[in-house]
Amino acid sequence: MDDGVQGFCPNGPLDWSFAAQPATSARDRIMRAASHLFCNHGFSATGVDTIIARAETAKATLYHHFTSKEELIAAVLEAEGETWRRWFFGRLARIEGPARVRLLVVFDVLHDWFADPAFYGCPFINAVAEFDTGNDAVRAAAARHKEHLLTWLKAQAIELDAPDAAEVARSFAVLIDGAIVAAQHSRDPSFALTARRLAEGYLDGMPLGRGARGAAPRGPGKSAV
Amino acid sequence: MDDGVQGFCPNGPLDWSFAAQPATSARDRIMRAASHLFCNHGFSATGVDTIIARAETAKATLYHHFTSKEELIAAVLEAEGETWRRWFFGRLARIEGPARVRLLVVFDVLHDWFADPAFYGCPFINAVAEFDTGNDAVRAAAARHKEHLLTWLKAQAIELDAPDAAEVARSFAVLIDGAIVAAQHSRDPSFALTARRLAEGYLDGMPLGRGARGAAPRGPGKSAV
DNA sequence: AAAATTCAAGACAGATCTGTTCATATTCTG
DNA sequence: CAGAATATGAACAGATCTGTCTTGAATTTT
Repeated sequence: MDDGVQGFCPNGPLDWSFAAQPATSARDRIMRAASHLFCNHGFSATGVDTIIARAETAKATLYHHFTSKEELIAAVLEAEGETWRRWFFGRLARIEGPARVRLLVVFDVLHDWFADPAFYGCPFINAVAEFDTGNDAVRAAAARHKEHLLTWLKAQAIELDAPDAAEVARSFAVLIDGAIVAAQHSRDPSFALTARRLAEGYLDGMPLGRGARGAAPRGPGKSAV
Repeated sequence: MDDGVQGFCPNGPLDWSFAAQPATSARDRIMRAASHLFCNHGFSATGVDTIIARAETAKATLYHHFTSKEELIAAVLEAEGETWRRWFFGRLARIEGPARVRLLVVFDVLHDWFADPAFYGCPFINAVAEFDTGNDAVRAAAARHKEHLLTWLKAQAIELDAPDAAEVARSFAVLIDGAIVAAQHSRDPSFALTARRLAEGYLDGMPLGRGARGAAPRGPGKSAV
């Protein structure tokens, strides 16, 4: 039932989880252990005793650093989000092509994420799914994370000269969320490529400001049907 | 903290949850109560005491009908899936247009689902997100549910004369999952329409067997970039 | 009417949960 | 070296968890 530490590669291309960070203080060991257990076995299902056992520390130390399990959950989500975004946007920042290329490479980066054996889905999607009604802190953390994503997507859409950058960002958010969930359920990373093809078709069919791309402009409305 | 019974409309268009079924036996009351609580507050976070309190029954009765909480979870997921599919495919069966229309109406039906104040996301997505690693029964139930969906989508794609019906079904699955998650997080039903526009663009760009639709055929590969 | 099944209410066991306390040990700082 | 902050182990409290059991009442079937 218990599982060892795997997939640890400092500064490597797969460091998308906070749990893979190098250990230093007791606080960090607790954070890494909690991160791993929360993300792999659920938040409610993971007790603090299990966390301190994995972190090889004492309960008093945990409650010295965090006033409650709820606060620990919030800290873990924050750290997971920050680590993931650093990894994700770091990968994308290396792409030098135009905005269209960067927007499509998103799904190649997602593919690498999905292909990691340690992939467990998006911590924020999982947390909102678990707590759902009545945990506004978790919902707010997820909203902040998604806002980061939407801001980046919107910036690319503006660079694309898209007529409605916000709608482009929303569309890509749907594709990203859908790919994450489909890959998580099926353990099949290729859903990232399916989402990429959808994105290509979407961008091809979009009338751009300068009419740069070849496809004939099509209105987004429900024209035919 | 506790919430009453809302959204009950027998045989109405919004009966997508098993929890909205009419009460009869004690077993049904338990199922409805468990359904509501599991879906709104999480599976691990809901104790059997809370369930029997809401069902106005006794613990002995619960354990007379279900050998364990795990079995109750499985039964709830099965019932939720069946009720939802009956509702969903029932709505779609009324559409008499061609397959393209039915495929796009999917997102209008989803919109109605998302717009229900009682909407809590997809129980299977939420369950897999909560248990994630190590609960194969839940994963299998989710896989069966998704298989129903994929089978229907594939049948529509074949009727469309799509070159790769399975890939069309996968694409729509990504769009559906993405819309569900985005709507669940934002509480904004219009993500269904965003997904619908993505689907329209996808279908428009797809080369069909008989070349029925007007758009110039574009290969799905990574042509330009 | 009698018998059998179902149900309600609650006590109970044993485990596990979050969180506290306290004495001690370690480590960092001045 | 002295003092301050931090880490640790272990026991403890109180609540809650799943699951069992008993007793008696209601309901249905024979």
